[in-house]
Amino acid sequence: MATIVATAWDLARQHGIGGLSLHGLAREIGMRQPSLYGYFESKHALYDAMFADGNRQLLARLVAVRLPDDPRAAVKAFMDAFVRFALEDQARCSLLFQRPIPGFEPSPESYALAEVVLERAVDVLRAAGLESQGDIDCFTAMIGGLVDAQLSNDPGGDRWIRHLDRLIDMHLDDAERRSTRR
Amino acid sequence: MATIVATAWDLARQHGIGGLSLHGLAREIGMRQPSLYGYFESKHALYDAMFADGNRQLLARLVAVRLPDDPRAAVKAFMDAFVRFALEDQARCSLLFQRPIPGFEPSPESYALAEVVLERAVDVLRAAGLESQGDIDCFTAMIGGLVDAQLSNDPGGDRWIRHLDRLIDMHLDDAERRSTRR
DNA sequence: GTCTATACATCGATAGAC
DNA sequence: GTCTATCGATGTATAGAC
Repeated sequence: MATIVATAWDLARQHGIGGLSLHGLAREIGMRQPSLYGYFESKHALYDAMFADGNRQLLARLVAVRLPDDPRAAVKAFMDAFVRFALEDQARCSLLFQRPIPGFEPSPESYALAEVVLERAVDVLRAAGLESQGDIDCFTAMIGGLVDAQLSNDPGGDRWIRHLDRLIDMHLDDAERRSTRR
Repeated sequence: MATIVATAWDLARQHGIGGLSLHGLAREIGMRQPSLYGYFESKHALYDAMFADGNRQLLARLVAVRLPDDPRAAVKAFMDAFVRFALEDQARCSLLFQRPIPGFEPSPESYALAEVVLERAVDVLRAAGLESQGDIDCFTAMIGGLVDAQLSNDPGGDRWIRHLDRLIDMHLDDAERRSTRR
């Protein structure tokens, strides 16, 4: 079961998350394709298991980060871990953070894991002075844009992602300025 | 020919850019599927025609923008037009600004249109003080992230995109500060 | 649990008549 | 140019034997 999901990630890395096929997956494991239905009642159920698994991987990575006491340094450490995780695996990144499979929506149980991740991020951001929903939306959009540009245009490189700390400072400074102005 | 491409956009809007099929397209036009090969030698050639068409639409929109003399106001006007165009049509947006079709790369002739668009944007940004490649990369990543978050999480709304002007100011202020510091 | 066999659908592409 | 007919591949899913 865990082997199946791990092998599915392997294939998704090779052929893209949308190019994953049950025939290919079964072949890779040494099974016949119908046998997979003993583990997952549909292909979407497999995607759901992968979605949950990916979020568990991410969560494990994030809780392992030692957060500095300084809130701004904590944001940088947290986001560095997040971005590193996102850049590692384009297929995993798209399944977790986009809707690449038409018709697939994660189940409530799996989505709950994604919400835990988001809550942790919001905690760290709030502690650093990003308080309003608008501030947080701007910040998450920037992180997403940076990761997306990096993966799309320079996978494996650092042309975009090297500006991560600079942009974090820019956002936090801006939020500070806006709050003291009131 | 123009009708075919226009109809293809219609279908892409309905079923996603990846869900576009030649059978469905021919049916919609009132043709049989093999007849399309009289116009396009392959499905990729159709995507290429759509890519070129979309960039021509965008270019037409951008040259119609009256740019204020103030460089910062010009950036805002230009980006407002760009973002408005991007948000209008998710399928068009993904074909023009991402790689949603495995194996499809625009032809050099079509890609040249995309480069014209990019050059215009860079001109406007440079005039407003974004000079280094890093400044411009940060800016484009932010715009992309904003559009992406808007389309993915709140299509038709303005939760993310309403911060466009604020983020433009933030970036331009930051670049100004960095350049005067030297 | 895993297998064989198969149903059923969709797809892009080609051959060849008109 | 457009058609009919068809190929060949790929895909998910199910039935039923072992």
